[in-house]
Amino acid sequence: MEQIQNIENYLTNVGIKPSYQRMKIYEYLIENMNHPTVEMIYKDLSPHIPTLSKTTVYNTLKLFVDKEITQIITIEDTEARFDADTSTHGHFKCIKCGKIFDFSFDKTNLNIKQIENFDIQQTHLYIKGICENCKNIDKKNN
Amino acid sequence: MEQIQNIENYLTNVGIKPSYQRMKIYEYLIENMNHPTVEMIYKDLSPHIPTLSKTTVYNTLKLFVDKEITQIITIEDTEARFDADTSTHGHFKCIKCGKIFDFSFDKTNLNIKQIENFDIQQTHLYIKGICENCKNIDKKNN
DNA sequence: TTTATAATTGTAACAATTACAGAAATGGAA
DNA sequence: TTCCATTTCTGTAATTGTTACAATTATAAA
Repeated sequence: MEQIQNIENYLTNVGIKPSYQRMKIYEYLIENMNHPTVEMIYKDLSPHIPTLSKTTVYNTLKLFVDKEITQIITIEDTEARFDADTSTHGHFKCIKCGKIFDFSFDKTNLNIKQIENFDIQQTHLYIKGICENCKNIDKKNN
Repeated sequence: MEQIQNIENYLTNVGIKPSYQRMKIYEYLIENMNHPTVEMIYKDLSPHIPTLSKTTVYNTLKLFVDKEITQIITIEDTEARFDADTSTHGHFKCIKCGKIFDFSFDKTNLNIKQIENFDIQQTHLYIKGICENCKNIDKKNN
C-alpha cells in the first residue's frame, strides 16, 4: 500500500535499511499511538509475522530510538513504552484505567533556575492522576 | 541521637511503626538526597545492619511511597530511584557523568490544554542532557 | 553463483523486582 | 512473667523485562 511505501522511504531517509520487520514495527507504532510496550507490539504483530522474535522487537526499537524516530516513555517503573511522536509533549497516566494521554505544554516558561547552563537534550513531563472519564464513573458510584 | 528521635516521631505521625530498619532506611534517604537505588541503599546499610535483607528495603520503600513520604523517580528505564523530597521538583540527568540534579520549576504556567478536567496527583519533570561540569570538560578536550 | 555483510531468530544469561513461607520481634492479655 | 496474636523481617525461589550471543537466514554486491 501507499502507507508502507511511505514508511519504506521514511526509514531509508533516516538511515535505516527498511526490512520487512522494521517496516511493520514502525507501521504499528504510527498506527497505534497508545504508547505500546514491547509485549504489546510483539503480541499484536506475531500473528502477521509468525517468525517474529521478541529480540527483533527490542533491537528494532533500540535502532529507532538511536535514529531519533521514536522516544522511550518511562512513566511507569515496570516497563518501557514507545512513542513514534518524538516531539516534546507530555504524558498523563490515569492510575484507575491505566490509559496514557498525550498533551502539549509550553516549556518556554517553566522558569527553571538551577540548570541554566546545562545542555538540554530531552524533556519529559509525566503527570499521574485520574482521567475525566474515570472521575465521572467515581461520581456515579457515590 | 536527636535525628533518630525525630525520625521515630515522624514515622509514627504518618502512621508507620518505627522499626529499626525503617528508621535507618528513612535516615539514609534524608541524609543521601542523591536519589539512591535499592542497590545503593542495601549496600550502604548492610555493614551497619548485618541481617538486613534486600526484600526489607523493597518493602520499606513501598511502604514509604504508599504513605507518601517518598517518591519514585523513573528517569531511567533500568531501575527505580527514591527521593525523600516529595515536593514537586524536576530532575536532570547528565548523560555523561550520570549524576542527577534537582531543580525547581513553575508548574503554574505550563499552559496545558488537553487534560484540563483531569485530577492531577503527581507531576514529574525529567530533563536529560549534559551538565555544566561535563560541558567544560568537553571544551577542554577539543 | 559466490561471497561478504547485515538482519533475524532462539536460547541462555542477567538484573530488578515480587511472592512466599518461615523466623524473629513486638505488644498486649492473662 | 508467660502465652498468644500480630507484625515485621529474612532468605530463597519465582517472575518479569531486557540484553548477550551464536547460529541461521536474508540481502546485495562482485
